[in-house]
Amino acid sequence: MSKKIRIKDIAEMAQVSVGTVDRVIHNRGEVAEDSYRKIMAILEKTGYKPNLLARTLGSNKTFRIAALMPNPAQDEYWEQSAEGVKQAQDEWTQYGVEIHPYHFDLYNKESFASQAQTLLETPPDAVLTAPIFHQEALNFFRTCREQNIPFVVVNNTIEEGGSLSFIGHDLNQSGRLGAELLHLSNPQPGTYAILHVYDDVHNSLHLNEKEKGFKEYFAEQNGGGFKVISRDLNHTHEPSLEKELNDLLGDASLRGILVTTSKGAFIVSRLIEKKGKNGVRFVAYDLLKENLHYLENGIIDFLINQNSKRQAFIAISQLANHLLFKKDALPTYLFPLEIISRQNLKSYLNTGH
Amino acid sequence: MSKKIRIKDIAEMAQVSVGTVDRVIHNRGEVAEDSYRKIMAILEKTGYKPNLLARTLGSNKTFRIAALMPNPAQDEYWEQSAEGVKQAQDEWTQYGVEIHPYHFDLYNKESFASQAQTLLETPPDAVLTAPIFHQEALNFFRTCREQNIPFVVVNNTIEEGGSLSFIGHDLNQSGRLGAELLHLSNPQPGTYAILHVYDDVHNSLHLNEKEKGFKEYFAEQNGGGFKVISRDLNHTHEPSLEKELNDLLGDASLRGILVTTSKGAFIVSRLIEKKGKNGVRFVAYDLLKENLHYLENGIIDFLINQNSKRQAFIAISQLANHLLFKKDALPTYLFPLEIISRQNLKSYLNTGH
DNA sequence: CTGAAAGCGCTAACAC
DNA sequence: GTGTTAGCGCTTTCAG
Repeated sequence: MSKKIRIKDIAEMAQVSVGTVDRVIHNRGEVAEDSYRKIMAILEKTGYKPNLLARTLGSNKTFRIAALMPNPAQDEYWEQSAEGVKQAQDEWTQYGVEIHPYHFDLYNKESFASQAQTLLETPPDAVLTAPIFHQEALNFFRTCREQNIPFVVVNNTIEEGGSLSFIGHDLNQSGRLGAELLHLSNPQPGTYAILHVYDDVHNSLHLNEKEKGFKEYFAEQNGGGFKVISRDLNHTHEPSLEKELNDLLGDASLRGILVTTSKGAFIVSRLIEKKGKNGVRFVAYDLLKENLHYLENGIIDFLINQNSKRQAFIAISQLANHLLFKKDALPTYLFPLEIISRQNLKSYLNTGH
Repeated sequence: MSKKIRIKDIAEMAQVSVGTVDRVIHNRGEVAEDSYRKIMAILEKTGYKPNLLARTLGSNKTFRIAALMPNPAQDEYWEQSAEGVKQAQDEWTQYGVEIHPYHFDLYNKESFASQAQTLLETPPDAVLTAPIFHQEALNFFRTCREQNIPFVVVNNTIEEGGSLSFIGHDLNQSGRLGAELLHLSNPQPGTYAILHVYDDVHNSLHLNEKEKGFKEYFAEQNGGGFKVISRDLNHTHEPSLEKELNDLLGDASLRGILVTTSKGAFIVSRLIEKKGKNGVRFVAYDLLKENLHYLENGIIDFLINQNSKRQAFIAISQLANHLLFKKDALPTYLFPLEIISRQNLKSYLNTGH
């Protein structure tokens, strides 16, 4: 195990000065082909690792990261996300990283665009965002690329990349998992439903992936006898929504329901509570207060945790590592699909850590 | 927000030198009552926070952490744990933290004691261990306390503490979770079994907790009709073991089995594979190769992941933070109880992160 | 008791 | 192209 080896050591070995070594380490050019090779070789052989403390202390820089995220006041999911940003802030300020949050209205594309605009006026060194609005995100990313501002995205991908990294879940797999949980806990042939309950504005791409996974799972079960239905519902049309759900829950062949949106989970939970829970299994997403309540009292059987808090935290950390230490982020950072039940719930909560 | 304020600033304000300020910050004494007060006041008022980077860089110390753990070659679980130690090493060597592994024989108390002994000969600055052997661990901890060596434990607690931190799981809850998974996926009244398959040597305390949780869960299910049985089996007595298991699996009222040890999981898996899987549910622990195989082919229904790798990693990190940055560790750091199924397995594997 | 000064490992500006 | 050097903020030694 090579003991702490310093730039100075490398320099001596290569018979050059620390300045030169530093130049090749940072690819700053201005180095003779000859010395370059020599130094590189030694770097390799010795397995040199820079002392990051000294590095950040020495380069007395401070970095700005802008976080363009939905208004946390509008939605608990995004509130948790904001906590992740804050947590990252605590962790990274000591290294000279500033984090500047910009909030947009979750139901208003224009607000995304305008916040993106103002954010760019004092250009940050890097950007984190949740690209909820497709077209607007695309525009934003284009400018970022033009201005050479690295960015990472959380929550959902956008095909046309350019992002340093995507942090989130394999949504297809997520849909499969939902299917499996319903199926394993209620394996008789019958009907399994996947429900998307929207607001007026929504990004369906996100949810389509889950639906595909859900259907694939059942298609793959041999034996068959599984009917899969999917419903897209707009929760602003209260009456028709309620009717549709009542019909669904009334179906005697119904075995399980997966609801992909938090609004939807609340509505379906309340309905089931009113009608009384029968054998139908119910799986939903995320550790939101209302979901926890319905998990605890048995209305919801399992939750799949998407951990928006940690997504945000990791995203910032990737950016910080990129800026400070030139560590490059993984292009896609997929989270484990966490299954939450009544019995392991506590172990996921009260985590000071 | 007070901008970064340095020792030098404090010194100027107090009309003294940085040396004096440093002395009061570290309570090193040798400071006139007068200056002391003055400096303290300024420290308070300005809310001075030291730059930890500079701190650890400046005090050019190097710390030794000893990791007294089971021999990784004996067991895949502990192999993963060792990887966690190695990972922590990569992370912390750059900060001047050395990690020295000491391996003991998983089936031999004396080897624990003797390794503990040799470890103490070059006293480390801190210690990590898995207190598998009760009495021996107690002795070891006593010496650590006497010599003022902070230590953290993973895997299982030992009542009489003194440890900086315990990193692991709530074992009672873990047993409950096992029960729940069996129950939810096979809810008819009937028999549920919890099995401990030991080697000659074992620490039953550890598993007792799980068993208690398992039983409590079913006791709390209203409706009742659940019979819970538990078996302690010694896998060195092959024939009697096989007979006992066959009897168990032959019981038509059997609904589910939870096996608490890895050896046990393998044995039961093979047996079920031979007899053919019927409706009986089977839950085991940890992402070990053989378990993964049986999960994938449907013999095992769920795994509960104890993540020994991460336990070790976190443990070292707590120690390092304690030594380097004087951050104090949480007295108990409980991990989430991760449920692994066929559909979310992949999302827990191939994690470069 | 106190101040001055030499590091810690790395960066970056500036000569040559 | 390359070497030198002055920091970064803090610790620690050593005169006085």
